[in-house]
Amino acid sequence: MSAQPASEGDLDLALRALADPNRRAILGVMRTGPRAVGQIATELGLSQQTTSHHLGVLRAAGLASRTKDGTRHLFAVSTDGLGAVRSYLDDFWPTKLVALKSAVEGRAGADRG
Amino acid sequence: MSAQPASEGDLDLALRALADPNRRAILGVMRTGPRAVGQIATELGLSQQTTSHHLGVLRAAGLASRTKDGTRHLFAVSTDGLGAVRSYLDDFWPTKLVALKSAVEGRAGADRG
DNA sequence: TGTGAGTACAAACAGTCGTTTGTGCTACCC
DNA sequence: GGGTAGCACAAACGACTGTTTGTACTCACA
Repeated sequence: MSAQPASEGDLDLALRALADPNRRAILGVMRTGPRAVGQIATELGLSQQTTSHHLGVLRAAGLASRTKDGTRHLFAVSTDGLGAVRSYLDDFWPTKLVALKSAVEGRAGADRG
Repeated sequence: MSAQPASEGDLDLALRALADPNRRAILGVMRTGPRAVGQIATELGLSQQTTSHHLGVLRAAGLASRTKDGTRHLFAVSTDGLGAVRSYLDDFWPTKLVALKSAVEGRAGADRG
């Protein structure tokens, strides 16, 4: 088992991590497969330190996972953090909102549209 | 047909808007129905100006819509901006990633979904 | 064991963002 | 029409954060 990702802290970490364009670009690079830090840095034109920092943020947010391969650290996309965001968004979707509305009104909600 | 919400600008606005806890709290309040600015401010313990500012950010990001009712401005959740985020996340979700993950681990993962 | 590649850690700087304070504007009420 | 409630706009302040620069650490290799 894994989940219970809907905690406020995890959601906050994931959303703040996704708010940065460079971090999204890094996720885009890792999307096609695991990449080393230097590889990502070169591909995006970022410095090694900046890339490492962003990868640390992504990892802390559960959006990336690290795998050491010799001296290279391979990073890949992790859906752990994405799950928190996704379930959060789902709660705002119209279908859910209709059900929620009914629940809030508490009644059989036939009186109002 | 309306969409094409996946533009980088829209996605960036939506994610940066969602990155703030107070703005998410505002969305949480509006989730049960449209609310006035003062109502939201009182309910969350924020100042009127701060609340108005955050609502402006949410509106610019397509996450909230405004409806004037007399002197009161009613804000409600809008799924326009949420769609951009959702479709962005979906690109990381598909079974591709699961297969990719298996590839990363180096073995043919036979786990289920 | 010595060398080099690859990466993380730490401090300083600069830009951005959220909050506060002050004010002007619009719509309702008497 | 005068008074008031409700909200947005604008500037200043403080805090957070992304980037840079410098450095220490680990692992592969000869």
